[in-house]
Amino acid sequence: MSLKVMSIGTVKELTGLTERQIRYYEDRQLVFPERSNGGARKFSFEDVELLKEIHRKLKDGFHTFELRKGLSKTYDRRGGSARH
Amino acid sequence: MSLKVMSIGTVKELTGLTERQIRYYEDRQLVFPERSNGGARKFSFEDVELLKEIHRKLKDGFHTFELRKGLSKTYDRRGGSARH
DNA sequence: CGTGTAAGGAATTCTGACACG
DNA sequence: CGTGTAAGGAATTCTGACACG
Repeated sequence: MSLKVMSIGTVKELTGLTERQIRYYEDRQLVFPERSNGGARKFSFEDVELLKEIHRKLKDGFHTFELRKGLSKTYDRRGGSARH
Repeated sequence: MSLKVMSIGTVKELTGLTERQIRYYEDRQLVFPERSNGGARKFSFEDVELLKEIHRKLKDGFHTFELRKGLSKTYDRRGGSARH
């Protein structure tokens, strides 16, 4: 589902990341949540997978600016074929 | 997805229902959202479909207590067969 | 019965900043 | 660079109640 429906608190639980990390990844242009009228971020399930992938890459030594090009095509996660 | 991830505000947008209606349907035991630590309701996409179905049935003249048994098997929604 | 609303409180989320390194 | 935190404000959601019918 690519529908942006969950708030950062839910994403925090699903990903294990902190709000700080999630917001930072958005700041770095790696995820693009929508906003509610009040300004609250809304994420999709795809975003959740993407965020987990981002964090994994960062732990592997990558930097946010390196992930910006090509990661959005790679959040395959379940199969082997990255197809990038 | 049966993962309970969205708050009532999002459900309100997706269903077109008011918070009052959504809470009432829960009170009537027709939907079973989870709760966040703070007590906020969390709904799944399935719940969203169910809520829409509930509201449709009510408009058709059914009462909440009548829907309690058998609706969860009927949220067909896309086909025409009402099957009541 | 199903739904609207005003009421007050509690939890959530937001931004910008200082910090470390 | 990536992340932690304290700070104050704004938006969200909660419950119980009164209302109509």
